[in-house]
Amino acid sequence: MTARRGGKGVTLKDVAAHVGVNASTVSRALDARKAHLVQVDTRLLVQGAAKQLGYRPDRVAGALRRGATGTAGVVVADLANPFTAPVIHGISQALRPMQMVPMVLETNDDRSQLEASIDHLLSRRVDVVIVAAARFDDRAVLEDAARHTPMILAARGIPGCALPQVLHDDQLGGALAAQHLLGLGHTRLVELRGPADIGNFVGRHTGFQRTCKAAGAEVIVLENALRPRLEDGERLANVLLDEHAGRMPTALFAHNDLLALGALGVFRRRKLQCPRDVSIIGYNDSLGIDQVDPPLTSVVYPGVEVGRRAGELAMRIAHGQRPADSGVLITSELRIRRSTARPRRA
Amino acid sequence: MTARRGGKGVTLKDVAAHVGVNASTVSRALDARKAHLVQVDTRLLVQGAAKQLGYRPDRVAGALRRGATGTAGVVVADLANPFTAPVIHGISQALRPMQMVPMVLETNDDRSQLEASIDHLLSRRVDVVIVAAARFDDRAVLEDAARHTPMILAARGIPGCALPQVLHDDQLGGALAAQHLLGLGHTRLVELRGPADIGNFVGRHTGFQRTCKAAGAEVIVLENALRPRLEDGERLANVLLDEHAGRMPTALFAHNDLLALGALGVFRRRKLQCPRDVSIIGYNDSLGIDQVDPPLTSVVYPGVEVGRRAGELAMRIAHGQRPADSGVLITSELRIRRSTARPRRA
DNA sequence: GCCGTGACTGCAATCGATTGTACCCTGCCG
DNA sequence: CGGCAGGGTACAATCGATTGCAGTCACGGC
Repeated sequence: MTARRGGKGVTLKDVAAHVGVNASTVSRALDARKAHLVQVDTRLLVQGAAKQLGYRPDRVAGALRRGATGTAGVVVADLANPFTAPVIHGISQALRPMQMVPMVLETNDDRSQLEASIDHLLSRRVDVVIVAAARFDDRAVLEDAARHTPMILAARGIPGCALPQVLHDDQLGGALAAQHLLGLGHTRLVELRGPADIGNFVGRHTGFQRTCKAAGAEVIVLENALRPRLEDGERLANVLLDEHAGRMPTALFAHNDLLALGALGVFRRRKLQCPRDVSIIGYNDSLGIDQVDPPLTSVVYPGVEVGRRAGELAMRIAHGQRPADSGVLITSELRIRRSTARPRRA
Repeated sequence: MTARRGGKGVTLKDVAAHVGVNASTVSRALDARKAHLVQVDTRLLVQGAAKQLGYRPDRVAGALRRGATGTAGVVVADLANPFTAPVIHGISQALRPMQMVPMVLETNDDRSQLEASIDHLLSRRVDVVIVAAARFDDRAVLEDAARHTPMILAARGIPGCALPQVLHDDQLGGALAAQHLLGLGHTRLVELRGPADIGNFVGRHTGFQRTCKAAGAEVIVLENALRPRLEDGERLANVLLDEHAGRMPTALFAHNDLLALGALGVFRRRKLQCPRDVSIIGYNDSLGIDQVDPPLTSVVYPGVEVGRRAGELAMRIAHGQRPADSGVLITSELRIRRSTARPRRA
């Protein structure tokens, strides 16, 4: 049956006719902030009729008139990436009490898809946009779009960007990893680095390098141009073993857990034991990462927290406040497990 | 500056005034399906002016007039669950070419949140709703809501429900697990079961039980009332060891990988080796599950595929087709790794 | 030279909710 | 008893795009 165009769709006018008042009265009677303007018994009559007829306000029409849609745009790079879901989850938590709903779009780290996504969102008049897919060279595009609709950056930052940013402190994370390894006595390290145009990886790199430099340790850096996945970890580990065999580092810091897992697998296949021959630290503290062999030491990425804070900031902005509070850095910690140990001979 | 209310917001009328034509002409000139109705040079003029002025159609207004918003509602139980993200990713893939955007809402498996979510979506006049959070007793609510807006079920089914359903064949999955274990020679098995009001778990249970029964094997069933997490696996494994010590099964089938991992950890701590003392099969083939010790045998859950098919069906429905094709079952496979082996003495 | 035809374009209604303003009516004060 | 205050409603405009209908104009055929 599904009477779509058919006849369904109870409007204000229908309710009004049923009670015998004007639509404007119904509108007021059903709006908590205006309900005091209508007589108590009329209000009850209206509310009763509304419920009885199954009236459901059309927020599209409402949005057109008042200018606010009660929706927030959320732009992420890749939903399939386990790192993404917690952020959206956090955002979602922050939106729910405000009765806002998120529109979620993916960019696949592609500029034109980013632009298309933003275009969609602005066309649909979202009240605010949360971008969690920013790359450095997207800055102009984003700042430009922000002239039309309030916009914030989450999870992935752009240094010096004018938009408010809610980020995890990647630099701290990198430093924590370095401190841990240096503290164990490692002096030759390798870093498996993510793309250099994504803030998180740059932060991790900076924090790690700075701390290692300060301690006078030797660091090999292997970089991965694309979003790092398991296979990339494998590839880089093979590169490492093939090209640096003579001076194998005793510890590895990977910019995410997938890289770490990939490397771990290659090491195992090529007869290097972790942590005996090489210590490994990952990043994100992904679900289940404590169940691998050996349980992986990893820097916690507080995705839910990042999302929640970003969502809260977005809500404040959408409701008119423009906080000078133009950025939040969320701290983190290292979860030490069994993949890291002292090097065999200091 | 962010001139929001200020003055920004180029409308059809602005473009029309700039060119010196009527708004309706602009509307037609910019609509590919109507562009032939306007003279070529006017059209070019309009298109030029639109670009120059930075006109962006207001799809809220458009939606009000034509009745279609170009949005799809997506209702999931829990974004933080690693099982969820791939489904949304798949849906998103199907929506993109149709220029539709998803509104994603979470229910936390709570009835009132499900109702609230649907209410939000219908109020915002989504063109179609994809529910991936259905529990058996939500049937009435969902069928009722479907009288207002087309709706389909994805990932989680309800037997006998009138709505189209796009599901993974959980029964097959359960059967595959059973066949594998029986084939290895196991005759005493245990099943760690998920909640009985969620279709997936019922399907897995049915498939597993039926196959085991047919082979005359003995099966202990331990059930978990809530969404199964790691801790539940641990709890159930302890129950198993404490209460069935005399007749320990030699193989375990868990309804998801988290349950399996939890059990695995407990077994290890209590000195049972996998797969020597007990074989373990998980479900979902979660990311990284092949890196644990031992790499876990698991039934693949094709989440992206499920999402994609659901999205495609939803698109067809949103565009007016009402396919008798009232259901899709997506097949799957078992990924055999090293957590399953022959029992020690047959 | 008249009228028909067809190609463009303008007019105005419409989608449904919201809201400023105008209006009515009751009750009270002077 | 006139008038004023103010509570309670109705009216109508508005948000921006879409679209059926009507009107204009040019051209061609008879």
